Parts: sequence; structure tokens; C-alpha cells
Amino acid sequence: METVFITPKIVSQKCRYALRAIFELASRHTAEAVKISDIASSQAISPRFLENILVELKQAGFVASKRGNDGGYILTWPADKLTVGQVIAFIQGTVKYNVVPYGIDSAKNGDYAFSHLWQRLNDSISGIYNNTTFADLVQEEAMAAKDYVPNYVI
Amino acid sequence: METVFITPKIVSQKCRYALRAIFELASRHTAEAVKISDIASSQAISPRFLENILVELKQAGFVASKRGNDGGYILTWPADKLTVGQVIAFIQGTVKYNVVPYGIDSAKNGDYAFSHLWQRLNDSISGIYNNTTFADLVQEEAMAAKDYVPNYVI
DNA sequence: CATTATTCCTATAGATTTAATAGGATATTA
DNA sequence: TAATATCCTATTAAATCTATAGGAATAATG
Repeated sequence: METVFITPKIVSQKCRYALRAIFELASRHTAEAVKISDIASSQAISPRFLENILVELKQAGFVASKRGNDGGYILTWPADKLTVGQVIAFIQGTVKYNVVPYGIDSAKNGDYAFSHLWQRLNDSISGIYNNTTFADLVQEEAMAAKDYVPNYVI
Repeated sequence: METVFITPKIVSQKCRYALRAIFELASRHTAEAVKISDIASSQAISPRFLENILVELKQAGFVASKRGNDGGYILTWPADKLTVGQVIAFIQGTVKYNVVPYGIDSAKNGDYAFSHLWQRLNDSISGIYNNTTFADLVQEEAMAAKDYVPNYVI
């Protein structure tokens, strides 16, 4: 039940909230806008903090908003086309790294070996991020929560 | 030459210094103790900062030290038995995570799907960390720097 | 048109983490 | 005993992260 993670905080709290918010929108297969307060309460996020996050997600084009009485947020992407990697990269940003090419004397002892290690690590993480869509997550959650009924043909 | 990493600071500066210090010890195939100042200059690390790091690495048992005039540090592990994962876990610490088991209604919508995602991510990262030894890194660096001559049998 | 409910924008505060420095104690060798 | 190096503890400066807050803009409703 308890797993030890070798990598603390690979994804920030803010980023996890962003993912949860989009997940929440994706899991409600409705055309109606969902209010911040609804997302906040069902995902246990501070409403005021979530507000800022949603504004950012809107500026990135992941969600659209409607103001006023029946306001709220909707997902602008099809859930099976939006990956967690896109959201994570937007919220946490990316880092540019110099990868030392093979066959060249590197400046410091270890530059090549370590840059290659970090690159392999990055490729592995990116592979997971970019191949996980919100549709995947929603489907997985539905199956786990047992409210998934497979399409048997009788 | 420049690669974009989706995960900023997956390994802290301090941790990278620790890895570099051990790499430096591993790459010098000598029984003599290596001084902090030597490691610091060849790896471009602040000597005073490195000092603290090496004391920690000693307490973890990765290195041993000798004080006084001919003092310095030596590696206590065989380089092909020590992985980067062991060092990273010690320096950065680990995080315990609740993994929601399959088939149970989770407390919040998404708990299962996300905990599974984080677990896959952790497994992937751990796989790389725990299968990369310092001997691997030293060999890779030697090949890249072109001072590696393969053992051709003529 | 006023009211109400909602998102939007900007600023800021508090806490934590990280990176680095510093002083002096301790040990080893010559 | 002098010189050189590691050892231990404390501290600081900067950056980052999390969260809160005030008030502006917008939309629906009666």
C-alpha cells in the first residue's frame, strides 16, 4: 500500500492540482461549464489557489471559461488528444541541457557519461508523460472504481 | 546539442555534485586518497560545499577518509556494485506514497489513476538509477573521450 | 438597470528548500 | 610542534513553492 519513491517532488503540488483539475473536467462528459468551487471541492484543492491555476491553463489554451452566473470551465481539447506531458511542461516549464556528443573530449571528466544518463532519464520520463492522455486516466479510474461495465455483445 | 528536459531539477545540484565526486574517485583507479581540493577543481565544485557533501557520503559508507597531510577520500565500494540510485536516494531522500489498490472506490475522483501514473513513473526512473553503476559511467566516459582502446585480438 | 455570481488579474506574504560559506575542532604526518 | 587535511555545526542569502487577498471585468437574472 505504501510505495517508496526515489524521486521526491518530481511534480509540484501546483502541477498535480492542474492535472487533477483537467482530469475532473475530462471525467465529466458534459458540455456544461464546471465551476471552480465544484472542481475545488471534489478534488480537495484550495479554491483560491485553483483559480490562479485555471487562469493559467486557460491562457495555455487547454481550457475555456465562461463568466457570470452560469460560468465555469470546459475542456477545449479532446481528452484522448491531451497528454499529461503537455500540462506538466506548461506548468513546470522545461530546462535546456547541453548534451555532450559522443567522440569529443569533454570539458570535465564525466561530462559525457552524465549528460547521457540525464538524457536517458529524460527520454524515459517523457515517454510516460507523452503517452498518457486524460482519456486514459479517466478510463483507468472508471475501471478501478468498478463503475465500468464492459461492452459485452450478447 | 541542446536537449529540452521536461523535468526541471529532477536531481538537485548538491546531488549532482555528490555523483560527480564519487565518479571522480571511481575514475581514478588508485589506492591513494584523493583530496577534496583535487576533486573540487577537476569537477568545478566549491571546495567548501563539497566538503560537507563528502562528510555525508562518508557517513553513508560510500567513501572512507583519511585525515592529515596525506589525507583525502577513497571509494569503499567496488565501482561496479555502487549505483547512482543508491547515492541519489541517500542525498535527496525518498518519499512515501499511498498507492490506491485496484478495485476499490477511491476517496477522490482520480486517486487510482494518478497513483498508478506516479508509480509507473517511479518504476521507470528507479529502473535507470538502479541499473547504472559508477563503473558503467567511467567506462562510458572513457569511450567517449577516445582514450578507450578496445581489446582486439589480432 | 441593479443585483448577484462568477471568472480575471496582480500583488504579496509566509514557509520551505537549496546552495554556499564560515569558524573552529580534530586527526595525521613529518 | 608545525603544517595540512578532514570534521562538525551554524548561519546566511537567494530562490522557489504554496497559498491568500483585493478588487476589476463579465454575464445572467428579475
